[in-house]
Amino acid sequence: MSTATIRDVARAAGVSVATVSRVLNESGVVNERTRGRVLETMSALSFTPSNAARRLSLGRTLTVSVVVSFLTRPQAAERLRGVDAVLSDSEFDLVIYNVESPDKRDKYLRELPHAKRTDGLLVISVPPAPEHIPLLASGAVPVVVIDVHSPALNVLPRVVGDDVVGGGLAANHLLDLGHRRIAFVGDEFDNPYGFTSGRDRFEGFERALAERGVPLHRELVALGAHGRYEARELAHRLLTEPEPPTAIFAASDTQALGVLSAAREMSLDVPGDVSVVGYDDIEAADYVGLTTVRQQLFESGRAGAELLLNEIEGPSAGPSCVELAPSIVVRATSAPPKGGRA
Amino acid sequence: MSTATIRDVARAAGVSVATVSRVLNESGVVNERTRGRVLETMSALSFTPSNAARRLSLGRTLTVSVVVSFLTRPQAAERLRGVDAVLSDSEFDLVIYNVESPDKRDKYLRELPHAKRTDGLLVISVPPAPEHIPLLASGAVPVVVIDVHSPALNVLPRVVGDDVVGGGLAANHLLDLGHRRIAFVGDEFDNPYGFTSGRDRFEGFERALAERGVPLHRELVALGAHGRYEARELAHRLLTEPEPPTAIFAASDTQALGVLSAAREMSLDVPGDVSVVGYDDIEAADYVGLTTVRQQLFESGRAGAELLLNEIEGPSAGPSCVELAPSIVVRATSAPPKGGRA
DNA sequence: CGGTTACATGTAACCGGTTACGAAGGGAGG
DNA sequence: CCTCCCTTCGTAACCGGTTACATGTAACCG
Repeated sequence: MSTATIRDVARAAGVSVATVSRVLNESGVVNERTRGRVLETMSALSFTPSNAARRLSLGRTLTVSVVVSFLTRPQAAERLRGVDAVLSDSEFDLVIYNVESPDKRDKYLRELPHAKRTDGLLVISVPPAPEHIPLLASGAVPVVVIDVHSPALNVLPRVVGDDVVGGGLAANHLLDLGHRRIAFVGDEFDNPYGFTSGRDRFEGFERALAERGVPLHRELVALGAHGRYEARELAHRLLTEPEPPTAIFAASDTQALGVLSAAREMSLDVPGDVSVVGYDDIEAADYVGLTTVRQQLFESGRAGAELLLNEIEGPSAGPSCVELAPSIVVRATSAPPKGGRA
Repeated sequence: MSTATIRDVARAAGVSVATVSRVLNESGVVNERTRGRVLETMSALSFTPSNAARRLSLGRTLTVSVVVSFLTRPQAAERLRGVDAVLSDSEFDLVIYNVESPDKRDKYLRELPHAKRTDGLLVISVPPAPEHIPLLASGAVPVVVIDVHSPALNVLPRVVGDDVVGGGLAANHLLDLGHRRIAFVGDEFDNPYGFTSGRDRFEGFERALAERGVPLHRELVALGAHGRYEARELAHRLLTEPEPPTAIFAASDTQALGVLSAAREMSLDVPGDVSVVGYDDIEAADYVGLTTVRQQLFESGRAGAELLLNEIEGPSAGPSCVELAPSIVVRATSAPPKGGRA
């Protein structure tokens, strides 16, 4: 039956529960013959140990919780896969908490960081509100953050991509091609989640322009809500300016795809009339031949999970930080501007 | 401290553990004043109940396990979101088991369906091998399957999309446009996982052609491994035939995107020279304006999770089956063939 | 041959909740 | 004033594992 307990097995095999437990966990020494008999009995009774009991007596939950935002965004799924790759070979179960509203975020970040709830917490692309920081940093439970940029969390092990560098990569690529009028399409810098990647990418972008002595006109910076359709509107506005840009850098591939739509609608040739560079290198970027900045998504999940397992094994000396370098992937949406090198 | 137990709270509040438990679960009646005192004490001690203990004494795991294949495929992520939408408002935690190899599939399908492991099992797009069927159907644990077509599993509640109908939808759309030479690009019918959707879509496609008296030439059926690049090769072959098709139906959007690449490489106009229809309606389909057959992905996850919760509450009379109807989404990759209506 | 050692196994307490059952206290009715 | 009942609460057993410690046995020693 499904209700066989360790005591049933012990009785049927003529041994004690301790012995059964020992063969279960391969801990301690058990006589070869005894072990065989116990194993037989276990399968005869189709015995399955109760995780709940195991966890209770072990005092560990054997569980890693992942708080992740927007599960369906390709970035999130890919990071999760990296996490799974590590965890599936461990003794830990992977429990998912998908955040699609600030309410959910608050609930999870408040309830999860307790030793009795989980052995480790992985926070992916969810910037905690200030009120969550003390609990997360309290050490009640090992916490690793992925893709969260917040100085207040620098006490935690984390893995981040350098968005500033990435923004610079995009800018330099376009500058190298000879562009001098380059526009930026991105998220509003202030948003309910506190995402900072948009701002950081802009910062790297802006800084690279400045270093090369290229002015960034205010009217070429278009910010709006995240989304393809919003980006399309913004791009439309940019491209109908009296002196339109020769290139547009979008803070995400999703937005870059919106920019492409706008260009298509206006019968502008890409990259002939306008070059477009995105950020993330999601799957669709490859489909449409979008030049973009690649993040190491799978690797970020993998690294985060490994940091967390280390942390669970034994708190490390100091907080480690894995920085994953972005790289530019040149495809078909970027080329020198029509006028040639300025 | 993080180690406060229900007994600590009881002592500090001057009540018994039973009372504390009662206010925790809002079960039984507790005097208003007492409840207040207990609540205060709990927060003073920053008490968090131990899930493990709770689960053990309840005899339930408060956990739903999801076995899903290829987490990163957009279809899977979207379905998962539907599942999460239901589960996040329930008392159940969502534990994920990602299957990317037959080994993993076997491991999970063997170990998970035990009452002591989980309260419910959701199998998404993972066709079980024959050896798993008895255990899944044994009723040891409530099981619901999503997107799995196997007559042997018809004893289980399930939610499926009708791939045969969907294939017919695609065929009729192209036939209505006037196409008479229509090719098919799909997965090998035999595959290590036992996926059947490719075959079913082909069947519906073939049947619709037959009903309209349109012949399906063997040389217009191209099968290969799943993937965009493989599909591109297949399409390339089809389009270089002496008498190329005027339209291609791909068994998935991923493959349709490969077909589009091939057409682009060959400088063929879509839909001028060749129409393309996909299946799934993933996000990228919208980006590139792909005509495709839409499945109700989110809804399938939602429905599956609800079936499962019902099943957990109390085994239902008979196995229920939710069929989600596919629909055709006409975008920019399909049009009448050049020669006009045949 | 008594004693030490190593190995194999058993006993029972413990993890932290839930809950059946029973008891105490207070008010109402006779 | 005594019963009876209802509300509120406490006691203790139980869920099913793990493990510290005790016990038993056989081999080996001088």
